[in-house]
Amino acid sequence: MTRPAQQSVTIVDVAKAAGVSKSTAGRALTGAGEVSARTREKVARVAAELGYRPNGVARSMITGNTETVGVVIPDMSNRFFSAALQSIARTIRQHGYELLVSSTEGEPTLERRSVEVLATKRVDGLIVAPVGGADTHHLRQLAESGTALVLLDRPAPKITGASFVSVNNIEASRLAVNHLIGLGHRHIGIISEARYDAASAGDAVPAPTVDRPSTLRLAGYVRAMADAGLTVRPEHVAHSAYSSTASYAATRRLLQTTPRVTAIYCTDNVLSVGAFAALQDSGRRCPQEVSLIGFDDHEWAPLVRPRLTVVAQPTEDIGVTAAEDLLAAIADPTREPATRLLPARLITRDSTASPDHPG
Amino acid sequence: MTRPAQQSVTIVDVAKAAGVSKSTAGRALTGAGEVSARTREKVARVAAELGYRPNGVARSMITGNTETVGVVIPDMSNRFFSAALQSIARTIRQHGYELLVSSTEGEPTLERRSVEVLATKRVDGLIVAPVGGADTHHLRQLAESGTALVLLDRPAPKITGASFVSVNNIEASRLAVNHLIGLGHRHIGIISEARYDAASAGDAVPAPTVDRPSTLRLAGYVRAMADAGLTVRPEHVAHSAYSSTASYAATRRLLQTTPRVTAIYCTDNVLSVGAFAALQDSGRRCPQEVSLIGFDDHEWAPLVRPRLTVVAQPTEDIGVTAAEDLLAAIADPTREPATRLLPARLITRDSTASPDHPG
DNA sequence: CACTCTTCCGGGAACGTTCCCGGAATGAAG
DNA sequence: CTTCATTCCGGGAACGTTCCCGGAAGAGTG
Repeated sequence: MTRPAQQSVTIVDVAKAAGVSKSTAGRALTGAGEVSARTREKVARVAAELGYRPNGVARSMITGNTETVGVVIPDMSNRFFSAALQSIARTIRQHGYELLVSSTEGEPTLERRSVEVLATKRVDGLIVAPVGGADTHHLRQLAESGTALVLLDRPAPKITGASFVSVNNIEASRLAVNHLIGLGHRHIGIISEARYDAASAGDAVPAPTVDRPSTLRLAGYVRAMADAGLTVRPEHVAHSAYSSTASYAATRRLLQTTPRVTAIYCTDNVLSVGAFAALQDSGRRCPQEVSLIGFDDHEWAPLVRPRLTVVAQPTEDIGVTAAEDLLAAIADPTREPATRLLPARLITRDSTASPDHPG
Repeated sequence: MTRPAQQSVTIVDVAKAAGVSKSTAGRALTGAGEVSARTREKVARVAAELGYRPNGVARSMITGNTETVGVVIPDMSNRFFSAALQSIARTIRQHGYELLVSSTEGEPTLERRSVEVLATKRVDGLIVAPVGGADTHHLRQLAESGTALVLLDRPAPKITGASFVSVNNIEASRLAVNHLIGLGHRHIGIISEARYDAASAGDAVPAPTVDRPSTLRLAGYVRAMADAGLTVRPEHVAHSAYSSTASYAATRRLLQTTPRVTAIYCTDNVLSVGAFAALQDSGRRCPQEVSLIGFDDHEWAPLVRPRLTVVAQPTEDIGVTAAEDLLAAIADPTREPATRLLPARLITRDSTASPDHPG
């Protein structure tokens, strides 16, 4: 069974069948312009009979916009990004836009390609969560070409024309660390994707708009510790690659090599999985011996024992804010780009307690 | 600071600057056709200098295809769909396609709108996970219009021109139930989004291509019970709306009203969250008193205690298969639509055990 | 009846690209 | 020197829609 010839019916077919010109048919169908009620409904009827569907490509050709927004993210199976994507989709749909999404799997090469391709597809605006690469030429070029651009989660250096939406990572870390300090912890470990450079860590904390989330979260930890008069020991920051298995190994290592650590702050949602499992397997009781605080709220956080305390990003808000900012930039190209740092919130459960807690 | 005039540079600008005709410039840039090496590189250099970016809309206008596939799903923050989406994206990207995705939030109205909009945007093919609505007119019309169409996860009745990719839900349930029966369970409850119609449940199991996953999973449960000579009691099937809180309530109710149930089969990933929490809060020990088997593997399944036994869909495979089938249908419109039912697999952990298990 | 104003409609350009086709220039072969 | 094939290039149509503009028909006013 073969499909019928897909000779699609155009507006001139409709016009011909309705006995009018294509201009009149166009006016009748779009609703704009002056058409008599009679011909309008006649054209509408004929169009329905023929199964006419307007060609959006041709429309975009002449109107100059595609009613489409591009989104470029590293991984859409990641909980944070998929949730953000969902709220972006909902927001822009309410304004009549569609979503062209591209996943870069963390590859700078793929990111360049994606941005390039979406730009040639003439999206009206672009939301990008750039992978931490030094080369941001493609983004700068895009912004300069006049395409509306919003950076999500991760800033990119030297991009002037773009807004930036993210959680306030410094404050998020402060929230987590102060919570632990308030419980009486002094030796607080951290699982981080960023590397700790002891030399430059003291006061030379990088400006918050040019660094990756992991770096900022580590910096926030360092600051909060310093503000409380606690010294940050290099052996307390455990570096981990971006996977739960790497995080598992890093956490096990931290627990073994630095047994005086009574609390661990895990700075990412995928790392939290490995960290929790590692603490479970270590034989150290949580929270009596070691407290754990994770990053981002998970559906499983209240399911595990002990229930996991976390510092959570306002994921929905981040998506909505990014989408709204982009829509505003599309509507008004002269609009000044904005930087929106949204507050994190602490969700206290059972995995954090005082270090001398009896049980 | 206002953006520069976004007068984008076209191919005639490039041609003019290079001193050639737009035809020659076009040949030089696309690589097709005969151009001397000299002019080819001259055009390329001028294009790079001017920052020329081809207009994909205009290209689609004349080539007739957009190198874009649409995906319509109920919810992209749902783990199953986001994982499928990720593998779809990867597969089609390797063939030079982009992804236009639309989330319907389970609303039939939004689904109609999405399919309609993506069709006017002239996607080359469409992957749809239809919400269980009786009205599939928009899909049938699409398939008849010649657009390549693949149905994902949920079939739609009377759609002839579309392939269908899904897990084999009947077999998945059989896997789960047989596992429990093999452990010695006789009174097995089920948490299902589908309603149990005792009258028609006996042998009149609906054909596997016209029903929703929840219905099929319930049917598989019924069959497996019958095959083992066990009677299915209406009070053993607990209906739940599609949310973890509803599932929590349904599970609590099931445990209270039907205490002789020694095992529970939960037929969906979001329902599994509520079911696990409910069993935890019920005071009944798992697996000693009550076994639980969930649907789909979660990152938290090995994290909770007891570790959750599940029957898992091959989510990646489902996405890849759907994408590959769609690409094949795009490449060859005369291709026969196929039905691919992929096998589920059982992942045995600690939440299932013999009912008389000592502990 | 002449004139103006309103309402409605058709013709044609335009968007930026690809594709077809004919022609000019160049080289080789007679 | 002529002929022919080959290589390269330019002109123009086409895709399907929207938009601008001018004209025809009808209604109202003097």
